[in-house]
Amino acid sequence: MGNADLRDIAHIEEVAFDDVSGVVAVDAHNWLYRYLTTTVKFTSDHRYTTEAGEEVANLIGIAQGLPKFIDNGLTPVFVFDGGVTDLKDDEVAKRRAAREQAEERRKAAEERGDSAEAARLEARTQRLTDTIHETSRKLLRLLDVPVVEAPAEGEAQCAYMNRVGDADYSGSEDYDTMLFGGPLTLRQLTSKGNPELMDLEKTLADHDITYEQLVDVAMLCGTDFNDGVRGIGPKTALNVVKEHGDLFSVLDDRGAEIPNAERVREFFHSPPVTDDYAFDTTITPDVDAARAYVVDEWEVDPDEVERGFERIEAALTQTGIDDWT
DNA sequence: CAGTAGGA
DNA sequence: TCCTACTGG
Repeated sequence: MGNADLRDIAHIEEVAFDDVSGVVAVDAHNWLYRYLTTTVKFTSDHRYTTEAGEEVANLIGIAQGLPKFIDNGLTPVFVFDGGVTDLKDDEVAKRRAAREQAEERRKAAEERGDSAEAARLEARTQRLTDTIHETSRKLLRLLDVPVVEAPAEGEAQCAYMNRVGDADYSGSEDYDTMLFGGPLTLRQLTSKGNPELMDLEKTLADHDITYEQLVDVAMLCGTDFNDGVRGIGPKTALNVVKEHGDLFSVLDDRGAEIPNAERVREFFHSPPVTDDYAFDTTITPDVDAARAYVVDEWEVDPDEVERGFERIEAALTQTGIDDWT
């Protein structure tokens, strides 16, 4: 499950914020999920939910996370997922099962009075509800941050926008943007410290393989859309793909099989994406309206978001964030 | 997802 | 080198 194996293969280097600028097509799901699972953390109090139990950690995440982009001269464009692919059914089922198991353990911990353990497991039960998506879009709109709706996978759309030059980078912690052909991916945009830059061309050059071969290597290790071949990790996958040329020759050679291999491969090569988007990179946020929305309408503790709003206001309202495109 | 520990 | 399992974020 997952394709963390790619870290061993990907060309990733730490960069300074000074070295990057321009438009980042942010995988909204990935970005929000990170705030949902880390912001909630070890707190068991009600800071991140309303009286009615509605999740608002996403609003806090946006208020706290946006300054990281704009303070560093990056214009975020949030790309939301469209429908899920049926190729991903297995993965979705696995995640649901994991979530349900975590929820059961959480309940058990709560019943035995272990609130620390219960709070810790809470993060694993998080998922992005419709409300979270709606309120995130609304807040982003008030802050004049561009939003793009992907027809399918958000990461595929990010990669596409990066490829055609409408974005200078994809922004995601996952490796899928590179498998979808995204040239440059910025990582660690949510956490402290320097971001990481993942470079498709350099990755290919490092191993002397083609983009198509990279996808084949990933598929042998396992991706979100297919289980890998047992006994094959990143090293072996790289070796055998180079030896045999491509995925199907490797599978033939080993008498192995990957269900839907053609479809999965084709999905990476040319996923559903859209040209139907337009955005202005000059951001002029209505911070007062955003503040009212978050604090008044959603009863978020002002202390959680005020600093973020102030930073956004300071950075943008006088001049706007003019990038030089 | 990242890191790691233990086993094949 | 891989796999599984688990923790921490």
